[in-house]
Amino acid sequence: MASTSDPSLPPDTTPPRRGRPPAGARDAREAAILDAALQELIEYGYEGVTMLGVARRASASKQTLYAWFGDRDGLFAALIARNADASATQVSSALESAADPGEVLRHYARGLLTLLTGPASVALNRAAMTSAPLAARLLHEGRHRIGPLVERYLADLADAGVLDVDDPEAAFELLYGLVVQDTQIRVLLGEDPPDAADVAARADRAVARFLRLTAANPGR
Amino acid sequence: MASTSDPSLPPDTTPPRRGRPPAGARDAREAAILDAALQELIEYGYEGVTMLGVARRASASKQTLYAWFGDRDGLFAALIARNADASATQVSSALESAADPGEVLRHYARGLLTLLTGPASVALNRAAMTSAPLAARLLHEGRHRIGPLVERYLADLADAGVLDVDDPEAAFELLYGLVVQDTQIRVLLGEDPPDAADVAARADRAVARFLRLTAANPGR
DNA sequence: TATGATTCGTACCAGCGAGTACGATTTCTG
DNA sequence: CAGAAATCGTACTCGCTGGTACGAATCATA
Repeated sequence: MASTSDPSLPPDTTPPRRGRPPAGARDAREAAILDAALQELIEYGYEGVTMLGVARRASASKQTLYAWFGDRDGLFAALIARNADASATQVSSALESAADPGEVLRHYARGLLTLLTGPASVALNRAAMTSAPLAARLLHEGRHRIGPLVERYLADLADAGVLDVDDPEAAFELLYGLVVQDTQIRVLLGEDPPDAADVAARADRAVARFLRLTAANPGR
Repeated sequence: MASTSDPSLPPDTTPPRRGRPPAGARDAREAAILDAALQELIEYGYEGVTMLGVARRASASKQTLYAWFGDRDGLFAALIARNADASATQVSSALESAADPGEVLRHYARGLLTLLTGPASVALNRAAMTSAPLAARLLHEGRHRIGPLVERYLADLADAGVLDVDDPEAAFELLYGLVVQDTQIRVLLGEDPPDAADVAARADRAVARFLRLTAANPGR
């Protein structure tokens, strides 16, 4: 997540990079710029992010930003796309474990809470709140892509007779509500995010409740 | 909630009000300015609200805005305070009914969902996401003032033996999660708010689940 | 080695909005 | 009725940011 040089290191005396860069460095350079943009976003918020600020933090030039990302919105779009990819792969891997469903769900719930209260997600969601196109992107590449993954998992559990769930989408929303409660909105509004222990406790409690509400228990 | 003149009326030919206003009009005038500010906020978002725009919509002068509210932040602070007051009184009245607890909770839950997905709350929450001082105010005058009201109600139900609740705050958060789920965040990100029937259905289902998880049922 | 491609840094322009100043107008108060 | 008070509308300053232009520097390539 860090993107700038460690301040404890001796001050960077290298003169600014100039001229055509070595071949093959484009991807790393682009990632560095997105890192810089995310960091600026975390520190200053959507409206506080300036193209000049991002360029400076990445030791790039404004013109490169415009050449690569088109304009300011393009930069944020790229940022959202990258983070959505990371989130989706994380959730997928969490759900692909073959462990006991309760364990899988607890793992997923902890990951969800950690993700949603993490600085990147918080900054991006805050930004999206003030920009309709960004919000659409975030919803499209985030929730609307990750939700179905979980819904399919829950539907599979229902097919296997573990859960008594007829509407996977509703079940996903129930699980979400039990896990997240008002934590996300409070963190978005500036409260401190829960620590790891808190996250684990909340997640485990939520999953227990979820199972209590949806478990197929014919023998009771 | 409306604040400007009905566009179906004949065009307003009255010349702009000038000079010292009649005595005692201050309160209504201030409310009109806050209405205008809220409307601008709903239409254009936090960064899109300009002092000139608010002044024009309220047929006031920028200087009056500055004289009464100090600066831009002061205007928003006043807006938050007024809306928080309205919300608090609404919740209080909902909880003070002497009806069956389930009925009271359903009523409260419907009101909560309607409130949180309404244009005023959505606009204010979005604004708060991009301004830490605003967020602190919203949290302080909103959630941190309304939450305890509900918690006390739940604690009373526990004392009366209706609910099996040892931590009223946790119980409030559970109820909140069951009711709101991901509805608020989705509306904040631009999805259409649920209609009245949807709100009622979600609220009722949530309360049923809440009671199932917390009802004191010694005879089962 | 010579030419072209790519990038950095700086300078520049245009637009916008917060906040201020001021004259004109109306109402209040003595 | 006369002066004070409050308000409106307009005009102005000032700083900031998105976006563009251009020379200088460096690397790739033939």
